[in-house]
Amino acid sequence: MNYKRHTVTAALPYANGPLHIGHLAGCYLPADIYVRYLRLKGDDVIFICGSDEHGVPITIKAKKEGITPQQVVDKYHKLMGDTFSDFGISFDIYSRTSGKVHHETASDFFKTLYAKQIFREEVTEQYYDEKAKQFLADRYIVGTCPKCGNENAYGDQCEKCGTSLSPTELINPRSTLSGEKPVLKKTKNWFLPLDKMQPDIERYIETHKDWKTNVYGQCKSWLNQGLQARAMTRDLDWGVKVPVEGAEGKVLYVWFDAPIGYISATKELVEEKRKSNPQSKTLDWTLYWKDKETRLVHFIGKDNIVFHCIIFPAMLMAHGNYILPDNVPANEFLNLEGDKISTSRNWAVWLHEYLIDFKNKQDVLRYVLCSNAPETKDNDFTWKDFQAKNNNELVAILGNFVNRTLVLTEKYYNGIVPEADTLTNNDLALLDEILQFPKKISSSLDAFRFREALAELMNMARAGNKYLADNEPWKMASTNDARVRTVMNISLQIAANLTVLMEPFLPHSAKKLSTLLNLHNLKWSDTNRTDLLKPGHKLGKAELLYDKIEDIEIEKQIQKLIDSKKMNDSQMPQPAADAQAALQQPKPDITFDDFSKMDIRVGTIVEAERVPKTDKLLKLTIDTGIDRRTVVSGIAGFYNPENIIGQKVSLLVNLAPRTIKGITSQGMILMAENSNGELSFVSPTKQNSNNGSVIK
RNA sequence: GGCGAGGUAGCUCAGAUGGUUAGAGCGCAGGAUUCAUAACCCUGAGGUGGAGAGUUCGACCCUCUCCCUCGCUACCA
Repeated sequence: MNYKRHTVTAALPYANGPLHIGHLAGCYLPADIYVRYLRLKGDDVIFICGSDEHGVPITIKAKKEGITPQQVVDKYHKLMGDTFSDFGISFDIYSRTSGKVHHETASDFFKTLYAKQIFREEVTEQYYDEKAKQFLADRYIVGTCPKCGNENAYGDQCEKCGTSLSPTELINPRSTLSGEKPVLKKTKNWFLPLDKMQPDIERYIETHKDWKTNVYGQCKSWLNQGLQARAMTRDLDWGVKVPVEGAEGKVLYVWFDAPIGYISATKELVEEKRKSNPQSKTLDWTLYWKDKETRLVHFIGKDNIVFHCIIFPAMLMAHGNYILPDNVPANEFLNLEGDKISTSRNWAVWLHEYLIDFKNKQDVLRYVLCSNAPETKDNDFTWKDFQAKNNNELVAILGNFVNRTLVLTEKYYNGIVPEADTLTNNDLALLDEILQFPKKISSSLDAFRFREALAELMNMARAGNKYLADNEPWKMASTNDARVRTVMNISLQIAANLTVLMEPFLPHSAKKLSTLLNLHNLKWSDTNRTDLLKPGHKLGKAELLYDKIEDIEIEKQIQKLIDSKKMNDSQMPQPAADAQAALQQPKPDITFDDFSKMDIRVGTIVEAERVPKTDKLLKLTIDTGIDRRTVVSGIAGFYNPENIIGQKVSLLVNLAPRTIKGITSQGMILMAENSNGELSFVSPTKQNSNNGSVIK
């Protein structure tokens, strides 16, 4: 199908933290490359993004920091917008979901579905905090986990045992807002009946078998499991107000409102264009969302597949008149030095920090992240690889080719493009080869194969290097001017074509190269010729496109990560964590007799192994001084069995035995838990306590 | 446990519908060269294609079993 225009979106980043390399590699960089390529071809394209600013985690962060949700999102909206712009992510608009246009758009969208009676209304009982006068999101309720007895389980999940919970399952629930016991109160919510819509969604997915296997496969997986109706409203005061009667104190579910953010941002963009350009007066946003000749493409990370491939299309179908996503090229995840990127563990390369350490090297990161992008499977980013790709590819191949061409031209012809003499068969063959690259790169980009496209770009620079090496103009400088002029002319034409082809991937470098060549405003279609630089054209002064990165700079980055790791191991309490802990109320008083019923002893771990087919359990053999006994403990997420042999622990020895996974556990190891649910052994600080020593 | 995606050279990864000697870049070894940021260019070594079985004239690609990694989901303290 031939489309007249493209609406390209990049996932709205959630405004509760800064951006890291995973964001860029997974979503924003491929999207930007694709859009720049389309623009160079002269296609009508809009590139949409913005901050996702609603939802419970932002309200929690605000509470922890003692500021308003609006202050949280203002801070990160600014930071993320600046970061994108620094890295040359060329959004036509970077909007935000707390904006007025978005609230109206999302609200209208909901009203339309409501009027069409799409929603299923359900009254359920939810916890309500009478003191704070509001319904409590699952995350705002803590209580005792019915499964493991953890007294600080959240309403949606017990972080200790990992069980998914609903708030009503908690024993002794408490509100984290006031510490009060919440009461159950009836509340009405509106559900999108995905179960009923499943056949339509299936038909839609079936017409897109061309999607990437990871995307299509994930969709099939969801469909096979059967879709469930999802509540599209929440009892919360931060978000888009639900615009129907009887919905006071409710907002739209963040995943309902976020994708609508693409539409609101489009409206804003079109409005801007109309104001600034008289020719755009009649431009209408619906062109980009409701015209069958518009191609809608969503760039996202794999965590968003279900929302963009199933829920959002379902919303659009239910609304009617909208076009549906034609492709959703989701990437997998990027790891960092072999470990998962983690914000809470500070295991990340933060983009705003990168630009401080590697000033003006945004293209280097773009290059490395694209050439190693997680297109088909999770990939690993390492600093050594980053250095190697910079030094051996950008510097040695691309930068070097451009530099030697310019330096030679400067030396022989004072920086003026020489006229080619008779072309040899080899020259013609090379020119033919050069003209193949734009086609190869196009077809790779059309298929969202960005790594392949970038590799071809580098191959073109290689071909240039080889051409120079084969023809050795420096050997004939004084003997065969006609030949030297020809070789230099051809080399310069290659550089000129590179300027265009590299622009989507390396926009900053492309701009610099344009200046060096004194050649501007080229289009993709200009790459079908090899006479872009006319004889007599004056070039700019030769300058290096890229600098080598020394070992010491890389070691500094690696050290930074090692420090993060140390920090995590020592489990420094975070201020925010303390604030959270302070909210937990003390338990009711007990007597000394109650306490003395517990027999807590010092013990030593003498054997440890993982319990098969579980994520969290270790089977431990403990020397208690009295005996040796087996204890099953849920600490595998925090300790490796081989590292804890000989560890002194505190053990509740007279806890009634319990069989877990077929193993009889005799006792319970006491652990200190921080607010992130991370566990640490509690043991005597002096070595003078033998096994069996009583803890009292 | 169920589902999805993967497991290909030392490293990071490509390989349309099954068809002759399985590819690239980096790294490594040798050579050539000096215009260029000791860069470029050439040559070479390196793979029982996770393991095993099956279908086929023929399988990295299809089927089955098992092992490992990642994700979703379930269960578990």
